[in-house]
Amino acid sequence: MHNIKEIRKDFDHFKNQLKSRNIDVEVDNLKDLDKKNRLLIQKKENLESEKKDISKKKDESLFKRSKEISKELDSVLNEQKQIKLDLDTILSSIPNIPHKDVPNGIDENDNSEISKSGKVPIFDFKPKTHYELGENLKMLDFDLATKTTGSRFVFVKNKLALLERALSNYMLDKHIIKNGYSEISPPLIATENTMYGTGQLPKFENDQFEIKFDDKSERKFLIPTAEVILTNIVKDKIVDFKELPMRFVASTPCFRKEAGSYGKDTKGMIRQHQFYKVEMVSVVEKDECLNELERMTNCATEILDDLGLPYRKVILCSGDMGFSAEKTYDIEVWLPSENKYREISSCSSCSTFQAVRMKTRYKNQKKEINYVGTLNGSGLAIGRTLIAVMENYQQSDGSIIIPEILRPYMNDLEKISLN
RNA sequence: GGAGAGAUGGCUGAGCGGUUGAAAGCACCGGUCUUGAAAACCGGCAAAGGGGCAACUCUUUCCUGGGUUCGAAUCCCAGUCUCUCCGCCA
Repeated sequence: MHNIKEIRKDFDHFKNQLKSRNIDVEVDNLKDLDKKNRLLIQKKENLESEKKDISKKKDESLFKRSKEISKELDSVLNEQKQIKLDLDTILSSIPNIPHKDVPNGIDENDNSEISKSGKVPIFDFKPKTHYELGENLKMLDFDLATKTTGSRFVFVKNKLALLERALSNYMLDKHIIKNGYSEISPPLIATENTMYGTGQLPKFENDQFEIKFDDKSERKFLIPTAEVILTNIVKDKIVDFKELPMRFVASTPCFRKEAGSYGKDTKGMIRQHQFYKVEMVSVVEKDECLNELERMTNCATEILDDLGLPYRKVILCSGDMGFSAEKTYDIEVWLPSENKYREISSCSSCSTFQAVRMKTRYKNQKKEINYVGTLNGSGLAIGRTLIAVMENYQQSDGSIIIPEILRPYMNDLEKISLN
């Protein structure tokens, strides 16, 4: 969310900054609401002040006036609340402003490649898709998932399940031991307010799985990414600068409705309603955001280096970035069956955008209070890493070589094959 | 699920109708002392929002939302959460 105090300084500038997002903000409306809001606040405060005076004086002859004020106050307050609500409704649906490093563009076609790494494997046979490999090995079962649960779910079995678990453990170890993240095993359910904090709500409700508790309690949702729950660790807090940076990592299932992607990636486990992901979150002083973004992105790419998977790093254009992001790098891994790179990680700096929503601030050395910066990145998406390992390490007989770095996590298994 | 207790500032914790934004302690910051540190002593220390170029000033906030009252942290109602005991249970 944007800080109205900042916007107030120059409404037109604010409007212009959002143009690259292909968003046209009705600035006049904002301006108007903001003005009305402040006028009503003044009116309210004057009344309150008068009332306070009377109660201090304890003069019975004034008590009648005090009652009148109460009534007046009631209506002013209601009006002000409504205006503030309208203002917040508009503000909470405006995405973050792209950082000036971010290339202008409409969609993914305008993203630009920054670097390429690793060797694309050359096969002397036609490489199979991960789902062909998995089904032949009898270790991926989509039909079974359809039977028990529905479309876009999968059963991962036997050695592939072990591989999945190994990937998760190896990535966690790397981030915890080498990269300085604290390990968290969080709840997978978040309240409405928590979802609001990171920007999933109110705008993207269609993508979330809501779960029914008892009718009275606050609405609850399955997390679409651990970013939600990890970032909200600092919700409603003022932390000391000495506590920063804070870095958290978790490996969790993620749940997404994938509304609006009907017919897209319907085969295989590229796009599922449920998948594992190792997620990194950083909370930093706001000027450190971009440095932290580079650091975090490196933490993600190191995993791919370790696994020997070819990838490229892409910077997202203004039109393709997520709602809360000011700058995003996508890491895309090579998938032989598709003969192209596919997203396996996305690392974003959200500047103070989420912090304003969460009310997370920090005290700097001069005791000034400012909003923190937050970042999140996948390190990495487990399901897609599994796919990438299967496809890139496949052999002509349909077996899969295990990357060496994973073998300690798999009882030194070297190869997955049928039997 | 049954029976109780509670929710106050960064933390601990007093207050239980009228200058209480809130005692005290801890933590933190500044100073004196010390070669330095510790201790001791002195002083400072909430946030949000509004107005003002500024000094400054006003309003709100003692879990949340209602209510009673001229006046509520304090009384009443509803809700949320936490703790203890019993039951059930991975």
